[in-house]
Amino acid sequence: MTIRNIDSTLSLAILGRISMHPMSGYDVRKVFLSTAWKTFSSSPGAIYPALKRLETAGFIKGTVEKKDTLRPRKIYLLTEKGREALVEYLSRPLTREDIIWRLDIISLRFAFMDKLLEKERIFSFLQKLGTEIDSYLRILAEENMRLKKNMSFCGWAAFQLGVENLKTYARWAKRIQNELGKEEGDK
Amino acid sequence: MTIRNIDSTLSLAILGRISMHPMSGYDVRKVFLSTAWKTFSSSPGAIYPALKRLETAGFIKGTVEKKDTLRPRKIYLLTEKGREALVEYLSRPLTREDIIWRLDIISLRFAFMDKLLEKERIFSFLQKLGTEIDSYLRILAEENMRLKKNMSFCGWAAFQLGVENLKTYARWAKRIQNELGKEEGDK
DNA sequence: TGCAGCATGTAACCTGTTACATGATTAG
DNA sequence: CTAATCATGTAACAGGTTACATGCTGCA
Repeated sequence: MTIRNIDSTLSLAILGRISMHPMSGYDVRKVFLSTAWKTFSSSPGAIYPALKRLETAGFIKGTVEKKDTLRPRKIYLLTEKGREALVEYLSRPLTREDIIWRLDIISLRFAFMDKLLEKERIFSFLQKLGTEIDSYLRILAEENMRLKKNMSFCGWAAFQLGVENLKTYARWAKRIQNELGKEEGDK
Repeated sequence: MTIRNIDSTLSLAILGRISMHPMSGYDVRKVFLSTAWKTFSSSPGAIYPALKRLETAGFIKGTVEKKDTLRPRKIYLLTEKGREALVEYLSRPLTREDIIWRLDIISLRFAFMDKLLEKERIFSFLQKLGTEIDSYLRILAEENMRLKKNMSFCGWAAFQLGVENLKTYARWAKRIQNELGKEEGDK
């Protein structure tokens, strides 16, 4: 059983939003246009083709409202196959490559975990995030020492920003792990 | 006098690296493959076409070493036009859009400012970065209050990460402004 | 009546990914 | 001699951007 892949960050964001609540392409656009999800493209030329691909892959299913009108509103629902694909994607173990090339996707992945992964998995995701960042930071520290003298001030400062950024992610991971632990008592 | 634009993040990174030191396509690849600049694509299918576009635009000029061999080494130099284009690009006033959609480009822009912009401009870039982030953070805080109750735990946490990230940038900007001020005395 | 917002879509173009291709030089 | 590294490139494909296109609905 080969599940075709989620083919882009945008597709992941759309699929995730639909997993939270069924919605139309226009609804997705509104979210990406007017909320903190602004980072994603709200252009119809990106969203409608992405929805079509997700439907072709069998991850979502559109049902038409107002069939009579010329431009009916199509509401998309997550299918079982789509749920499986999302779970599989979110469960993938974090790698150093994720830290280097896809750091921005991490918070996106995390945002959808609530109803799709068990608490244990969410916890270990955060754990792995922390350790991966720490090990990469060690490599960067070595590189920093080697290059320090040849670097220009601005080059050095930009490097520092990258480091601070990673540290912020690591701090966040630890904090959220804590809060997740606390929640245990609530139930 | 219309200067054709730097057409992608990768082109900016390449042009910037060449502005620091003349180099061949292979040299660029090595930097993007093995240093903290790993975030950028080191694939030949991305770099060589980008170099060609930069040369066509007149921003860089390739001179061939070892003409006799079949695969000569081509060293690229920044042209005057290229320097102007870079200066123009780096001088562009930061906007909220830069904060929302191009946050990652900020450190890249900054890394090349040393030899291309006067200290005054570098300083005001950092200043603007701080104020833009602060004003966007206020909007996010409002949104946070409005949505807090309907949000899932993971959704809320992901949102928090975004906020922490922006705060890191703002802190960095203030710190570097300080250090830039201190440097004044050195000269 | 006219304008803003609802709602979906297509087409040209551009950049980056993946995979392939070529051949020289150097170290073991 | 052979493997790794130097060194440059192309071609098919995929996804996003920009701009265009269509027509409905509700409100002032």
